Amino acid sequence: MQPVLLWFRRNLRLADNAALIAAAESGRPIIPIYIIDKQDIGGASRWWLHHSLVSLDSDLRTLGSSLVIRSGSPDKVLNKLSKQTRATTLYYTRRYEPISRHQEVEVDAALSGAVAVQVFDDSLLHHPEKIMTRGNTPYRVFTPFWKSVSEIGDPPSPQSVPSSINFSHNLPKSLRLSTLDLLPSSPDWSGDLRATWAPGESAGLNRIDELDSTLSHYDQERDRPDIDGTSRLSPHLHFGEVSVRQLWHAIRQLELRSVAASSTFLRQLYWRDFSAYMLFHFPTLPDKPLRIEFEDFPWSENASQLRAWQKGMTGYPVVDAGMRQLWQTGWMHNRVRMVVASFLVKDLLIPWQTGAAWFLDTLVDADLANNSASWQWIAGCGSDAAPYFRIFNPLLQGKKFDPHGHYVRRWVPELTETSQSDYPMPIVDHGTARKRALEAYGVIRGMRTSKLAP
DNA sequence: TGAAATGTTGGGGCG
DNA sequence: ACGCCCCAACATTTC
Repeated sequence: MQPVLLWFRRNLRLADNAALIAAAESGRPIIPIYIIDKQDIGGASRWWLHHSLVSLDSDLRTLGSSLVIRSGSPDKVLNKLSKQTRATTLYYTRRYEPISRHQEVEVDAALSGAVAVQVFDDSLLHHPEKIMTRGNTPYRVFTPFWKSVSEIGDPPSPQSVPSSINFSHNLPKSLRLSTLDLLPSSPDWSGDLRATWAPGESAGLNRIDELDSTLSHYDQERDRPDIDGTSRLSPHLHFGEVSVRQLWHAIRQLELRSVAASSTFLRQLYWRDFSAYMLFHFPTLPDKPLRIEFEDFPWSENASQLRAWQKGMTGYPVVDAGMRQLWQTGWMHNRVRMVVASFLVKDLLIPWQTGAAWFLDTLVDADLANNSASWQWIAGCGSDAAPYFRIFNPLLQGKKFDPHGHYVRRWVPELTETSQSDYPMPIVDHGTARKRALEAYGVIRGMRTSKLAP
């Protein structure tokens, strides 16, 4: 019997996987594939991806199969594989980034005619094209977007791994994972990542199981970087090791048991959908400010200050703690992400795109949509952004959200020493930096002849 | 999901 | 007792 191709993309899981379910229902032998192309993903994400692929491969092996890994552009790879295996059908899950959408057009074109292509929407609560205003334009503001999607009703219940899957026993040869060079070598900087994270589906599902204890204190603790009070699900969600529907329904169960803060947490899931939605409808989101007057913002690039920010040597403890946590563990607490981003964009007047690029390179949960939307939010240039004049005071933020200084001292150990001679003086004075930022904003304020980019 | 600047109020010290 | 000032505490406005 002729096989079918199951192309894993950012849905590196077996449970609640629409493409896998459909392929299994076809009854034909399945060939599971992952394609690595020259996509520009950051170092920390590459580390995670490696281990996520190891995990998926191992889960497939318990079912008597394994992952076929190829490298190259997906249209060429899939075309070749389909001829080689005489596959009848390709199953895959849609992605929503501009480059991915372009790839999908190429894949569909390369295979059309010879192979049936079955595409699934499987990584968001709602497909971006389905949510539009009355005027049939995309929403630009979260709250009306949220209101609109809330009226649609519950997302479908998650499905378990199909009880019977007919995997192909005649798999084409796979590249060895190690040849993809996803892991850092010389030097291997991934020690702290290994100590912090467990990539893969089963570890992600465990985190969902632990949500109960997280959410019962979430309202009080989610803004406290000194407390492990967040779900830490972001990388698992990003790589699709867990599905957003599994998470949504897990939260719903907690809501029914009136676990406090489940609605607060659920709202965050809709922010994720909204970011993907914005990127879908505004593909320039990663590069261009949505408020076009920010094209004329008088940024002040400064290589040595940028380096100080990246390395956690600004002289502001909370900023430096966050940047070092990021560098060492591939993750930063969300409250601190806002503080360090505000510091880069407002205290240093360095363009938000520069900060976004650093985050994409260093975060294990680096996500083009969330990252771009969030940087535009903090920079004040997004369509539903914090006003520019909201400038975080890094000292006050530390006092409020790290009251005992535990977080700061964990990541900036020099501060525990009595002399503190190794710790740098502040590279800018926040008071004067704040005034300078407001003056810079004054240059573009009032330039809004047309408020938003088309 | 900010914080500084400015305004208002009211208690207490003191002549 | 009274008016005046000071200033902390809180509220509002502004960036």
